[in-house]
Amino acid sequence: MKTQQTAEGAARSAGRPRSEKADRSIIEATLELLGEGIGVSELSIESIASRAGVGKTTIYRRWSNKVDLVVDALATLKPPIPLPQGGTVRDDLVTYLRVIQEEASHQRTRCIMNIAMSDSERHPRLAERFRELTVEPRREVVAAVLRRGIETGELRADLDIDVALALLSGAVIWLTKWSRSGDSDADLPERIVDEALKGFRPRPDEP
Amino acid sequence: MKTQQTAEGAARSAGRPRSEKADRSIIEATLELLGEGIGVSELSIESIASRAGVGKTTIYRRWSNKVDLVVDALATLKPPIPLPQGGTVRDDLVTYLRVIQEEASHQRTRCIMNIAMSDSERHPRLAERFRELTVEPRREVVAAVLRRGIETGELRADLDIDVALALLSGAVIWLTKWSRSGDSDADLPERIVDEALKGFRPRPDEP
Amino acid sequence: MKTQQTAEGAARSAGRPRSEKADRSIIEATLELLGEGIGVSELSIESIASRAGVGKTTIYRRWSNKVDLVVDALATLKPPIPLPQGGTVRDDLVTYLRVIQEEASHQRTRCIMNIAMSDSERHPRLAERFRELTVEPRREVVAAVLRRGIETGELRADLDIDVALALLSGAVIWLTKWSRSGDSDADLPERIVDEALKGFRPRPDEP
Amino acid sequence: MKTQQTAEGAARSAGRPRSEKADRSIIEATLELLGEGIGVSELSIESIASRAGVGKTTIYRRWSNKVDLVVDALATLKPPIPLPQGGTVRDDLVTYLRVIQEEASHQRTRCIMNIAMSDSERHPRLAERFRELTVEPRREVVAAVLRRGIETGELRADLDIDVALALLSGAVIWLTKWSRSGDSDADLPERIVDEALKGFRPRPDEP
DNA sequence: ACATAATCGAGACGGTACGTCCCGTCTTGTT
DNA sequence: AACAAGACGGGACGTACCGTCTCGATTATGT
Repeated sequence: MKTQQTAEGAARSAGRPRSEKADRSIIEATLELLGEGIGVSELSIESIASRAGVGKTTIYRRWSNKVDLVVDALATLKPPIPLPQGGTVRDDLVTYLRVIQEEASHQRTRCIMNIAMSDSERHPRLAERFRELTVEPRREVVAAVLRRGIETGELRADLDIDVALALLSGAVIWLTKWSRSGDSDADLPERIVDEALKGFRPRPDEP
Repeated sequence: MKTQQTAEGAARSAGRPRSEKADRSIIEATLELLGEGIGVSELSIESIASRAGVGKTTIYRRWSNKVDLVVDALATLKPPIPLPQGGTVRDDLVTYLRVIQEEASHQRTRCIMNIAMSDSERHPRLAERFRELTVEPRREVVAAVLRRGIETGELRADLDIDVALALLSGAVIWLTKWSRSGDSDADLPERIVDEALKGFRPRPDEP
Repeated sequence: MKTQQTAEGAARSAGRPRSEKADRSIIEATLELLGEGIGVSELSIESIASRAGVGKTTIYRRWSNKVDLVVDALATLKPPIPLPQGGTVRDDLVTYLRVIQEEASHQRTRCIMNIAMSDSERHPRLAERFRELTVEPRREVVAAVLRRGIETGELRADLDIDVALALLSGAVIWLTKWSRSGDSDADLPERIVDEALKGFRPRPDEP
Repeated sequence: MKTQQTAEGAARSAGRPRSEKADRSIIEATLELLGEGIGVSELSIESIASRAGVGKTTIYRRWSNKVDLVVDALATLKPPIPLPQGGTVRDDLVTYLRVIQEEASHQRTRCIMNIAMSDSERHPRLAERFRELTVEPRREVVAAVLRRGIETGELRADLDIDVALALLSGAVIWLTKWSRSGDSDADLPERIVDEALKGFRPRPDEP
């Protein structure tokens, strides 16, 4: 994603090579600032340079614009294992939602989530990257759980996996963001999964 | 929300009263700019003043703060009838989701939704206002539909209304934002409602 | 000089008459501010209004611009007895220069002199007024002294009165403003008058 | 006089050095504007920046203060050789006064003279600088002429040089500013010098 | 070893927007 | 009417960053 990066395999050109230390400290400074709640718009190159102990030129030489830098910075974040599984479909889903919920309670993660959510409309590449790095891997994990559930007969054979996924993931985001009371969050994953599994309509066999 | 606004019922203060025309043109200019995809951070008071044909002072006299202005501007937006109802629970929910989906396809609405979503973490008052003006009214409408469904026996008696609501609303947002393909959006409301109503698990009576 | 003043002799028009108290307090506030060293450019109508306890409108209704007001304000200043005479020409001139010198040592007079000197190029009407009110009367006094000196034979019959006047008055201003040392100012009037009377060239009869 | 100027002999500070071209164009723009009759108070930093094709920052980086800038700008003005001499005392003085008179007829010089005269009370540093750059050098020239006159016997041995100087210089300023008629200016230098040399009193040997 | 050359930190450059102050005009209700 | 109060559109203030551009100093490589 570095727009002006020297080609990897090319013969090392003459002159002083770029400092990897600078690379790292720039990325780290960027993540720190984002993690402190500073949005992409408020994030200034000058503040990054100052925090990283680096000249502005050193940043602009590597990234032609701020969003590119943010994209690269987010890319270095390893999705911190959102995928434990192996039990019943219900247990796997609850575990998964609990991971998401737990992430959202961390300052840094929440800020970065927020950036991904918020600045994505105005910076399509950011959205694309975020989808690629975070959304898709997680979607795949849950989709696998759901597919396994269908195979084992735990779930309906004609379940619309995309929609099921949206119901689960959307609900977490929605409740995290707009829940009326912050209190009953403890068993939220269970409640969501149970409602989703059962459906809204009464079942004749469950009085 | 105007920070320096004269109390409503108080005796008219001395001097020339503030121009309501200026009020309106400032709000309108703000909404126009937001509707053109300019984010809260990029939104400059000077551009608002210029577009509204107004001095900067006239804005600062009313709002001490850009966010306050945006909050007031959003407050003037009437939620454009999100509440059709009367048929079966399924029909009402589908209609409701369709309204939301339709809104999201309009440039202006989408920009403003985006602002509400994105800048809310950094500007709590914005979030609060958005919840109050948009989220809560809609939540109430859907909650009413669900309660009626429970009464008529269309829905389970022990349905967790908050969670049900989150499942439905969250799914729409999620799919609008992260859907892999933009193509199959046409029958999205039906698919979501049906999956939610049926639940993920197979029903013995529906082979 | 009041540009929008109602004609003196005209039938008193209807409505509330202009407050003479306001007139006075505006003029007084103006002179106070000028006397405090505020120049015409720095002098703001707002500060005058505030100091006079008057609305800005009340000032603009009387004077269409700031210079007009200053002109009128200066016009109310009576030249404080610049004309003592009766003795020898030398004594009269020394007395006169001493008055000028004494004036220049007063804060308020010096500020106003300064205004007259400084802003006159940029505001011709101010210069004109100052000449009319201050320069000409004084010139006339000194000219009278000089003419009397010629008559009595104390001065040369072919003395160029304009130039003589310029030499005397100019010297005072020059020395007040640019004198290298502020110390020997006590007998300045005598020194100036004596040099001017004697001329620079040696006299055969005064060895 | 530049408030934040790097010490001359000091080691070159880090970073890009200040542009001398910017220095020059700022000074030149300032002088142009002053020469067009704009006073120090009316002179806006923004207009200087715009005319000089320079950012406001570039001005503020060099001068913390408008007056400091004007002082430096005036300092670049070389007094355009006011000192021709060699003939009789009378000829030298007439020539000198003629130079001053001629200067006063030029738009730019008159404006700048005016600034020096007018804003000097309010801006002491401006007065000081003007005295140092313009008044003193000229005073010295005339003083030299007078001293030579005393040596050659053309002038009285006990002539008060300071006062003589004030009489001559003051008279020019006075007449330039307050002369009743602008017509008879042509032989003004001669008239002033002759009156000053002869003195006001009649000489027994000149009937 | 040493010239070549790309990089480094630093900071000046022309700009844009900030939020404040005051301009001279205008619009209220009161006198 | 004239008054005080004060809002109006506008323009300049001095500051903070923007993204670009020079500087002298540093650090590799290819003779």
